[in-house]
Amino acid sequence: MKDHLHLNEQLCFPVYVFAKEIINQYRPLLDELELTYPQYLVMLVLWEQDKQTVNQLGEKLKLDSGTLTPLLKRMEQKEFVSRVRSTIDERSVNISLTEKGKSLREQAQAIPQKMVASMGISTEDLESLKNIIHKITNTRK
Amino acid sequence: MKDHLHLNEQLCFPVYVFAKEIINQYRPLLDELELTYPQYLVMLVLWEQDKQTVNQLGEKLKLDSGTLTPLLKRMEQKEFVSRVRSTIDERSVNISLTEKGKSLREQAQAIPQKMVASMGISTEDLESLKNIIHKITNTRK
DNA sequence: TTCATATAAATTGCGCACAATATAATTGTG
DNA sequence: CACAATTATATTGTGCGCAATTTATATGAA
Repeated sequence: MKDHLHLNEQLCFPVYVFAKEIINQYRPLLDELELTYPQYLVMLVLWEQDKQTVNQLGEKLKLDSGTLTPLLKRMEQKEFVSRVRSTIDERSVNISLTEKGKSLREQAQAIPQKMVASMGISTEDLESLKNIIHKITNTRK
Repeated sequence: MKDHLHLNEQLCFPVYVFAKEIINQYRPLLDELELTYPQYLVMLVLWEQDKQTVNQLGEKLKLDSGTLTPLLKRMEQKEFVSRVRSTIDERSVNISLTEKGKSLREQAQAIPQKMVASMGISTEDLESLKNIIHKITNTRK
């Protein structure tokens, strides 16, 4: 009667390690922009649509206010975003890009290609991984 | 000329979210054993082979002493492991299972199946995901 | 209108994760 | 043997990530 309590049998461990590796691959690229990986994700979301509430960011990035509030304060200090409480609904805080935040986008252009290159994953593997994770995470909801 | 700075185009974001989801799925199961996910990984490694140095654990789990030292101290406080400096090489610290740590293995037996069940992933998807991540992370070294 | 309920952020507290540095023991080379 | 270089762990500091709680505002039903 075999059990399954072995590290290398786990699905979860490889995913956990892979996720950390990705973030570590990003680090040198993002250091140049003075961004961390989660901060970079916030920028991606804001570059697509400026001015969003903390709540909207949190839903898209799957992060709660306990993570976002201090993170966004750090981004405000670095002058990438502004945090302004909404006048319409004073419970909400609007996060908007500053000019510095908008212009950072140009510097970030090169990142996706650099990442693909530095990870050394073939385009096919990358596609199939993307597909399967997409399938799994969406089937589940 | 299209750029690639869009959240949903990224490979990395789905992997990052999926890894977090996995850990969150583990949480209620591991709470019962008074373990966090990284601590559970340490237990898996020690259940396979008792008495390992911090270094050996770190290599298997891809974690450094800055992470492991405090984590292992917490596990020591909960009396799952002992930390004893090696007499042969006094730079090393041997991490061994206590009786409580050994017996915890029985309580953990049910976890892998519960996880597979609660994640709602088909066995095939699970296998192919495991394979592709394995392929990617091993090709790369 | 009033008051319970819901919602949005912020706060607190804990545990990683990792870079950088420090400390101490060991090893290798002349 | 001496001593520089290496190795193993610990420490410090910063930044998530999340549970639990708090504070403030808004909403909805009686």
